Amino acid sequence: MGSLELWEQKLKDKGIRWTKQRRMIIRVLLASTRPLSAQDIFAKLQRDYPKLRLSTVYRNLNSFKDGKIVRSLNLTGNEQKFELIDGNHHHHLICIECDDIIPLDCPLKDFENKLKDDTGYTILDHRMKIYGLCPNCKNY
Amino acid sequence: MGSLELWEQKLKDKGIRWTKQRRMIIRVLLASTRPLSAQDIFAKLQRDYPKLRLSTVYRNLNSFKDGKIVRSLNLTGNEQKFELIDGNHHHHLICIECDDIIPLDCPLKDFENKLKDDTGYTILDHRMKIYGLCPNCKNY
DNA sequence: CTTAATGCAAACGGTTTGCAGCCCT
DNA sequence: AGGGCTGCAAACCGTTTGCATTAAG
Repeated sequence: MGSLELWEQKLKDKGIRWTKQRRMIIRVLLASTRPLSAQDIFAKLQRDYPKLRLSTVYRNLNSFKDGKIVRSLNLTGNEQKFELIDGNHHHHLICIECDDIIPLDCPLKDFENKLKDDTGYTILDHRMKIYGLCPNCKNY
Repeated sequence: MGSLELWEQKLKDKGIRWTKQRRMIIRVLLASTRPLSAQDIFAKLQRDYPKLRLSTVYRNLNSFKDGKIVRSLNLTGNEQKFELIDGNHHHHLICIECDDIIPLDCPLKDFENKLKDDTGYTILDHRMKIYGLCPNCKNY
């Protein structure tokens, strides 16, 4: 069973219908090594399917978010970027010149435990972004 | 020398003029224990100075950002929040129910050093946000 | 067949911009 | 006095919404 079918099942399990548009969006996210904006996804699909609307992309990404199928991130600028939730918790290292993005393992488990004790908060989630210059961009 | 004068000097040192509007904005930021949106700042000032425009607030916050006087954060929703840069590097713990915000010490120095070695990146900055439920909100 | 999802157009909210006049330095 | 800063209005851009139609289950 290919991984597209895996995601189809995940959606169906949550009662989210498996439409052509949703299949296309998942396919684009699967094919990408980095988080994508709604506009990125729309741009990639528009040529093959001109009737697709940006609002459909947004609506679906939001359904996916509600169903914990994707997660949204504010990496650069004001726009949200989306990535599939594959169970592998990680963060991002972003080159501020070329926008390259490297996924990073999470170093925060111990910190979160300590935080829970110190503050009395129930810790639910966190986001971390590291900004820098990649080896290419720093040499010029 | 009160701390408002301190910020006045910082701005003047960078060639940013010390106008009435800027003084008001800095004052509001100084008085707040948590990051504020442009709209928050605007709302607090509008009553005393009805001629103030939201665009002026934005323009100034952006000048301040360029001059490394303030930093902007995406803590909740789509809007940016701003805080003065007082040299004390920290992060935020945010209650997703009541929007309470607690500043946190940064646990990432060692991680950044390791990252530099592992990836070849020059590390410039980072952002971390922890989401949870504060002691009040979790009991209901 | 029923109801959720889509296409389409229009609105929305945060943020930016162009321009004439104002006021820091 | 000169050039940056402001008030004001309008544009901009990412995102959401209302509604009639289409398609998934």
